[in-house]
Amino acid sequence: MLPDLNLRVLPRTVQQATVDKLRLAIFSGVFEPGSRLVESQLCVQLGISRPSLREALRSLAAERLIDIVPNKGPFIPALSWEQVTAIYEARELLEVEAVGRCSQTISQQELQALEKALSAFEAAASSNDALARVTTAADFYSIILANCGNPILEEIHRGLVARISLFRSRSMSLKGRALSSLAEMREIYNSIAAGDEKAARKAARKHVLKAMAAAKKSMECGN
Amino acid sequence: MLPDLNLRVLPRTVQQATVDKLRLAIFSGVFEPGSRLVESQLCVQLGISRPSLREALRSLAAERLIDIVPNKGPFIPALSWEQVTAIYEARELLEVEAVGRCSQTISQQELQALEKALSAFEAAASSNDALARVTTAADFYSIILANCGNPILEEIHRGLVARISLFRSRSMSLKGRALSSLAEMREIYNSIAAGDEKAARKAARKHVLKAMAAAKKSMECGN
DNA sequence: GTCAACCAAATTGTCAGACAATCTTTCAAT
DNA sequence: ATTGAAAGATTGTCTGACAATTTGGTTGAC
Repeated sequence: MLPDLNLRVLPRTVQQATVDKLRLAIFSGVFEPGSRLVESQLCVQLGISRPSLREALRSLAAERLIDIVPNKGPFIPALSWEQVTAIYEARELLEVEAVGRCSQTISQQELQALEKALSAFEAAASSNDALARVTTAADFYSIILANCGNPILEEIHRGLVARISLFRSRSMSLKGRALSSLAEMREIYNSIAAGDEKAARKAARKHVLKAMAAAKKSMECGN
Repeated sequence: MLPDLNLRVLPRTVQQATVDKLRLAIFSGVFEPGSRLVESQLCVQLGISRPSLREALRSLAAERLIDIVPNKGPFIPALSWEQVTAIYEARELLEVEAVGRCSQTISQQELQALEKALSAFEAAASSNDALARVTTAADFYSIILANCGNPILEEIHRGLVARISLFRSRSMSLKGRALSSLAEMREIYNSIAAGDEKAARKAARKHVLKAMAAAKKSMECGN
């Protein structure tokens, strides 16, 4: 009998779990941009000790998900529009490249997974679940980046998208943006499925630029 | 009288100083790739406490300059050639874009600084100082990346170059590579000075590809 | 009433020490 | 030689402490 079979390869430490929790909290907008994170409060809320928390915070700071100012402590960065633009531009550069490569190298099996992810986003786009829209869209990109043949591009892209997650969820809530996004993603998918690299790159570029425009719009209105 | 005027904006903490020290040590090849870093030893060597050290290590791990395996601890990653290739490819993508942008936006003053950096590398290329070659070359790129109009590209590029610093210094010690590199960099500089974006991108791509080839060569020989 | 200086509370930076969990190595037994 | 177990080393985590710095409010002078 195997009462407690555990195939977990890497044991999860408290600090890792904390990083994941905090990252998710930041994604979800639990913390107001610009607001300070008080160590002692977080310790209690997370049920961990201050050293463990501080280690987790250093990780997040290195990921640029939080800023730490000496003697003032960590806080959620309030990105300026210029910074957001710079991130979107970098994302464009990476994503266009990844989509282009992906169109040439993706396997049939992964292509089916991509189609499935597109369907999932389609369902979410029609719903009112803002979180589902963002996560299903993220799954779609994730498959593309995982099949571009370069794990570094994937890694960097994930980091960039993480930093603008709030803008993405806000802009995705913009009226009509989800459906527009769906059309653009379908275009990307079709180009990849057809193995048309040039069209795929073009579609990817268009998609990011439109996403950036939507983010700008949502930023001007909401704030 | 102002006996102790201090214009330092951000106070340096032990943690920050430790990250910088360790980063530099990793750059310099003080630690063998694949070797483990023992916390208690580093504490003594650096003269700091274990919590402070661990915070610094978490930062470095997030930068991917070290790996931390749960219950085994931190160690210097031994990059495979595939990983190095992936990093060089990502570097190519970013650097070509940055050089292209830079050629269109750089100011006269910064252009002079770039020329000066090129001269510095020229001097280093003829010398036997391997470290000087790497640092002066890094200064050259640094100016380009700082003037590409997108701080995110700069940030990502710095991170990538840091991860392959050992390969760069090794390949830069290859016979003839420094002079070849100088020629390529001069071509980049001339294209930027001429404001010729297309030529600048082409030269930048060529340079990275040659650097990658040199890195591969040095990897096969030396190891 | 406004502004400055100053004091007190809150928060961070850093350290020391401790202990359990886990990994590594050594050594003995089969 | 392979296996197994015990001993040592190392990491993961917590508690507690204290100095340095920031923050906020109070007091006092003008």
